[in-house]
Amino acid sequence: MAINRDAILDATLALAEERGLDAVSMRAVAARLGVTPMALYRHVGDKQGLLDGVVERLLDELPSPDASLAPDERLRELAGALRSTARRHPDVFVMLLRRPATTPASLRARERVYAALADAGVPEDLVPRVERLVSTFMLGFAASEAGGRFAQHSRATLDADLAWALEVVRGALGGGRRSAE
Amino acid sequence: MAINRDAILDATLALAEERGLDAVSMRAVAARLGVTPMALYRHVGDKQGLLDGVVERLLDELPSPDASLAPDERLRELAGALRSTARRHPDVFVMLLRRPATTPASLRARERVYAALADAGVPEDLVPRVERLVSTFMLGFAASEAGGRFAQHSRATLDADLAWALEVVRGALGGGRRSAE
DNA sequence: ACCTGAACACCGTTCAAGT
DNA sequence: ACCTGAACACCGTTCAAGT
Repeated sequence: MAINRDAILDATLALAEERGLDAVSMRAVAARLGVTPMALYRHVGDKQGLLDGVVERLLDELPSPDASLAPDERLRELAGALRSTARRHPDVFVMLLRRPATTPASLRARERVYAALADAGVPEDLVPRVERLVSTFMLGFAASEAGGRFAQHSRATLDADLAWALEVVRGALGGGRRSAE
Repeated sequence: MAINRDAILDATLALAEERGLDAVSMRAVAARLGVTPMALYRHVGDKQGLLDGVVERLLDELPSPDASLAPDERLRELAGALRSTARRHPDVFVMLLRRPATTPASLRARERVYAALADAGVPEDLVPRVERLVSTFMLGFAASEAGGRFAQHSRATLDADLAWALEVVRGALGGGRRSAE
């Protein structure tokens, strides 16, 4: 059987999407690939390594918004992508909150936010802090929505929540801009 | 052996604190109580029920800030309590994002935030929305900090992040107040 | 280099039985 | 009402062996 790390991560994501993260076992992933469980270990280390790889995949599937769009528009696109990723993989998604934001895919995603914030006029020395707070909020929001914490609220309510949050941030940043005029 | 739901949840939390959530199994909890695994089922339903009970416990251990304190102070106290709870139970904590915020303990915690926001002058019809956004941010922040997402940042940096976030919220809300003056 | 077979020490849960 | 014993269908992982 021809297997490699990429094929293993593909199979894992497909399995998680079809039957949930609880159904993801070394044995089930191996069976899906027509291989014995032990064949996976060479490629992903162990089960934790498999899950780390899957989380990294999720981050790498986030879009790279067109640089010609307005900064607000780019942030909204990233936020929307995060929400739909969370909905597709609710259990994998929360793992994002459980590992250092220093992996390659994590850095790539962060750079996009940095660029949008800088273009929006956030002073250079504040960009990392604002990124941490905005990303933390969005991860919490997307995880909550996909995880069912907001189950009793309509999609419209949550969309309005998010729009309000963007206004608050814009207000805080716009304030910084105005002070430079 | 005399066992009941409370004793089971106590044993589970102690086990999670000592050896991590991965060490929490029906069998391990039962062994700690000197009982067979099957004895637990009558009291907690199944493993999911056990975990639900533990999450509820965490929420119920949050403090009830003194109503005589300034609203800001009360929110800071709740935020601090959330952070230390997350640090003590990082894996249990993320489960908060995975279940509806409609359990009794969840409602009790929410009422405290409602009261603080109302006392801070947030218009009544905005209180639920602001609570959702503030709580979502705090859950995401505490989970990230405890889960290691901010591993490369110092405690001082994170404290400053949080203080900045509070300023942003105060700015947005203070704005609402000022417009009524 | 890469995959397999057999084995070890675990899981959650059901079901019938005991007291 | 509450706990037990035995059993079923699973886990992750190691290790020696095969090609």
